[in-house]
Amino acid sequence: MTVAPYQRIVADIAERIADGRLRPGERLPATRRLARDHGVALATATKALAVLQQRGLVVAKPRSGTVVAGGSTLTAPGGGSTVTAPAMVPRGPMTTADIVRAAIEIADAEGLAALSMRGVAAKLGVPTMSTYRHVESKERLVALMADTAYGELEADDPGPGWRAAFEAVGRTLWALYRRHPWLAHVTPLTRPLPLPNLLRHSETFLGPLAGRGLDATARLDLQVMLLTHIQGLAVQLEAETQAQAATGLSEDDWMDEHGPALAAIAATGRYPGFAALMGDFAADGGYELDLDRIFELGLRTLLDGLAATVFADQDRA
Amino acid sequence: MTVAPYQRIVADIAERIADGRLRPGERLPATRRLARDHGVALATATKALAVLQQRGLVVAKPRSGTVVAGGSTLTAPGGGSTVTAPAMVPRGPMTTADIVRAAIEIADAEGLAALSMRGVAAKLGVPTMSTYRHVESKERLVALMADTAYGELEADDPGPGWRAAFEAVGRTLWALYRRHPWLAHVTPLTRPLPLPNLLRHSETFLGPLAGRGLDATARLDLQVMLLTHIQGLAVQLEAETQAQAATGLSEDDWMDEHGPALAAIAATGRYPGFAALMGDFAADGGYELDLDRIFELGLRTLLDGLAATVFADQDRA
DNA sequence: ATGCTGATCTGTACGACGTACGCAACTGTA
DNA sequence: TACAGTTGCGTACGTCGTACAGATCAGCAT
Repeated sequence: MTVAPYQRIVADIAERIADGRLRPGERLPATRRLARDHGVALATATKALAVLQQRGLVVAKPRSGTVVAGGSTLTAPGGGSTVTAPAMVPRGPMTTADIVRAAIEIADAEGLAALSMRGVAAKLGVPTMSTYRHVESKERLVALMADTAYGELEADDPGPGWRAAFEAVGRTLWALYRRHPWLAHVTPLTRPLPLPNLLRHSETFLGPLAGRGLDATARLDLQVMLLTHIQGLAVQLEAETQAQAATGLSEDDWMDEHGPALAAIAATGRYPGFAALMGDFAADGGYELDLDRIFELGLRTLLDGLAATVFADQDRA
Repeated sequence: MTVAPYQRIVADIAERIADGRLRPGERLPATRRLARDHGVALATATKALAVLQQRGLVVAKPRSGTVVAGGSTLTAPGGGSTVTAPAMVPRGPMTTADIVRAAIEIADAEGLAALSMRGVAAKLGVPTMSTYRHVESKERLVALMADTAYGELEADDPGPGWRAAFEAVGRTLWALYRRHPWLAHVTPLTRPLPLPNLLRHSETFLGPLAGRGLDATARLDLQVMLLTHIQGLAVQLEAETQAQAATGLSEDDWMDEHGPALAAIAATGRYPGFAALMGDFAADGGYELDLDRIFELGLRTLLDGLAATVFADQDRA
C-alpha cells in the first residue's frame, strides 16, 4: 500500500503551493525537470501535473509552462454538469460525456458489476487507456455517472402543499432508480461527490419546508431520510432485474431448496406468527415480492407519519 | 459465457434424478466413470458431485459410491445455522464455520470490497484453494456470512403492543448493521439465500401482527418495508466508517472543492429553499450527517404513519 | 533551424482477483 | 491387490484497474 510515485509528486507540489513557496502565477518546474528530479518517467510527471490541474491547483499554459492557479480561472461556462467535473479537456473526437454516457448504458443494461473500463473503451471503439485521458479513475467515472443520472431529475410542479411536494420528490426518485438500478449502489452520502445535482433537485422538497420552524439540519434530515428510504428499496432492484435469470435459480427453485427448512422452523411451535404466515402462504399461493407495492406502502406510511408529527399543526391551520 | 464442464455434468445428473431415471438410493456412476464419459479430468467430475451433494440431491457414501438422496437424510442436528448450509463436511482441522468467521472479521474491519478468498485463506493460514473444499464460491461464502450475521439477531421481549414490537425489531436490526456494515450491501431479497434466520427473527414483529385483518402479504410487506428502510440507511454506514479516512478526503476538503459550486447554485435565485438551507448552514456551522439521528427520525415517522393508518382502529379500541 | 516546452495517444505490464483444473497422495472396501 | 471416493494443494487462465514507458506532435524561444 505504498503511495504511487505520481502521488508523491502531487503531494509535494500541493504542499509547496499551500505554504506559499509557490505562489499564484508562478511557474512550476518543467515536466522533464520534475521527472529527472524525482527519478521517474516523463509520463509519470505528466500524470502528476494532470491531477494537479484537475484539482484546479495549477493551470497549464500550453507551449510555455504550467503555472499556479489563483486568478480568474474558475468560471468555465460549459453546458450541463460542469459542477463536479471541472477541468478535463472536451475537444477531440471523444469527450468525457461520451465516456459517461457509454458507461451508463452498460450499467443500465448489465449492472454496475459488469462495468469495466475495458468494456467502456470497447463500446466506444477506442483503446482502453485512452479513456484515462478523460476520467481520472473508475471511481471518478462512477461518481460522474451518478451525478449525470441525478441530473436527469426534473421537478414537475407538484401543486401546493408539503404532502404533494414530498410525494413528487419520492416518485421522481423512484422512477430514476427504476431507470438506473445501479444508481442505488452508489452511496452519495458521507463522501458526497455526486451531490450537487441531487441537492438541486431537492428544491421541490425544500421549498415548501422553508419557514415552518424547522432548522436547516431538521430540513435536510428529512430529505436524507426520504432519500435513503427509497434507496434501500432501490438497492433490491438490480438483483431483481438481473441475477435472477442469469443464474437459472428461479423463485421456485429457491422454494424447493429452502421450503423444508422454513417449514421446519414453523413446525417448532416457537414462532406462531411466522407459522401463521407460512400457513397463509401455503393456502393462497405464496408471497410475491413487488417492489413497487412496497414503495407505495413506504411512501404512504412516511407521509402519514409526517402528517401526524412534523406537520401536525400545519394542516389544522 | 459457455457453461463450465462441471456444470454440464451437474445439470445432466440433476435432470436424470428429476425425471426418475435415477431414483433415491440408487448409485451414481463412479467418479472416474463420469470423468471418462464426459471427457474431463477426475477433479472436474469430483467437483460436480460435490455440488450435487451441497444441493442435497445426492449423498456420498465414502468408500462405496454416491447415491441419490431422498430418505431420512435431512435432519442433521448441528448447532446454529445448519439451515442454509446443509452438507459440507465439518470434520478436519478447518470447518466451514471457521472460514465464515474469518471472512466476517475481515469484512467487519475492512469492508466487503476488501474481502477476498486469498485473504480469508491467509488469515486462516491455509492455502487459498483449500477454502474451496468448504465453500462452493465466494458468492456462497457471502451468503453464509449474511445468514450467520442475521443469526445473531436475538429478540428480547419488547413488551406488549405492536408499536414496541416494531420498534424493537428496528433497533435490533440497526444495531446489527452497525456491527456488520457490510451486511447492508448483501441484498437478501428476490434471490433470498440468507432469509431463514432473518425470517425467524421477524417473529417479534409478526407475532403482534397476527389476527388483525391483515392478510399474509400485507404482513410480510410491512416487514420488508422496515427491512429495506433500515438497510437503505445502513448502506451508508460502510462508507462512513471506512472510505473517509482511507482517501484522506475529509468533509472539509469536500466543502472546499464543492462549496463554490453549491454557492453558485444557491446564487441563481431559482432555488430559494436550497439557498435558505445554505444560508442557515453558513450561519451555524454546517450540516453534520448523523446516521443514528436519521435512524431515529425514520423509525419514529414510520411508527407514527402506521399508527395513523394500519393500526388506527387498534389503538382506539 | 534547433532545442525546448507541454500535450496527446496508445501499448505493455503488474499485481490483484475468482476459480477451473490437474495431479498426487490417502483411506478404506471388495 | 485393485479400486472406490476423498483430500489437499499447486498451477494457470482470464479478468480487472491502472501505472508507466515511449513515440510523436505542435508551437515557442533562441
